[in-house]
Amino acid sequence: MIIIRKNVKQIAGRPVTTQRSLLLDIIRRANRHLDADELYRMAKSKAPRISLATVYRNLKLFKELGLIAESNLGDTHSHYEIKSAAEHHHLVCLGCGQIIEFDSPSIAKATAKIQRENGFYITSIQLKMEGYCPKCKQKKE
Amino acid sequence: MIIIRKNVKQIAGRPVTTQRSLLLDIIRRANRHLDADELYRMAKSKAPRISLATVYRNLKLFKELGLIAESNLGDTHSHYEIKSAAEHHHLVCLGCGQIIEFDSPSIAKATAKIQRENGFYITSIQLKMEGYCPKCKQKKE
DNA sequence: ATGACTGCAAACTGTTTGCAGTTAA
DNA sequence: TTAACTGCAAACAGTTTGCAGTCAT
Repeated sequence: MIIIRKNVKQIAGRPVTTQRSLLLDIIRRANRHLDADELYRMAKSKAPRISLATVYRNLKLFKELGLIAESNLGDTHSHYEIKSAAEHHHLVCLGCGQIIEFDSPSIAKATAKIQRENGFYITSIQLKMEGYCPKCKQKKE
Repeated sequence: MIIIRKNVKQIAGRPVTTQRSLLLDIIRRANRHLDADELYRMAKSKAPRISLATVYRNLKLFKELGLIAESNLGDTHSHYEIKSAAEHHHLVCLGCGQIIEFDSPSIAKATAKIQRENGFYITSIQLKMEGYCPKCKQKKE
């Protein structure tokens, strides 16, 4: 697979180190939620000397820069994914662990209303619904 | 303050130990989110020999029994509160840290719709919105 | 009597930090 | 050149676990 990294001279004004662009690249390509350790192992296969501390430091940076979103999908540790334009939410199946992402105009409307009513300036919305997907629901019955 | 604990012979079929009922009592009376350490310290003032492990073990039990709800309000550790009939959500102010709870019929409608559309059987909904409350918003301007 | 509980201390996991050396701009 | 980065190892916070003893039923 060819890695295209032309014209990337900076990451939001920060120096582009090989580790940094590698990490962001992996997250971009993953197209799913990664946790710090997954990301670390994936990065390590390309850059064996990279450290877990660097992974955490860059995740923190990416988050501050608004490039990625953090979510607590399991309850033990965080997951990260590229922030796309569309705000979306998560359905977590307690049976098989699959995570379904979805976007919902009705949620967007509802949250906008809450924002107005409370005078809050909202910067992020995290909606997680837990339950059982159709397959696992059936298994339980 | 008089602690009423008559007629409580069991907690969902589990033996009622002094620690257990004390802990549940504190959570019930708190009427707000407690973290494990707060709960531990509050319990310790009544039962000095109680251990943090017991707090965690019982929080886990209460959660399994559906008596309390866990949420990740800060990002470092969990908070717990009594599960009331009404599902409610959280607005977290990133400025002053205050947490506003709210209930929203429009959210309830939206999530019910998602449930139908996805064939999911939903057991819990956690909505967290982060941002700035009116006061902190003003300070930032 | 006995299974479920408790306190204690030690282990474990996920994350952060201090430091000395390295690198992008 | 120099501020920002990196790897490493050690520290840290929150939580869990093994064990021997205690308690509710």
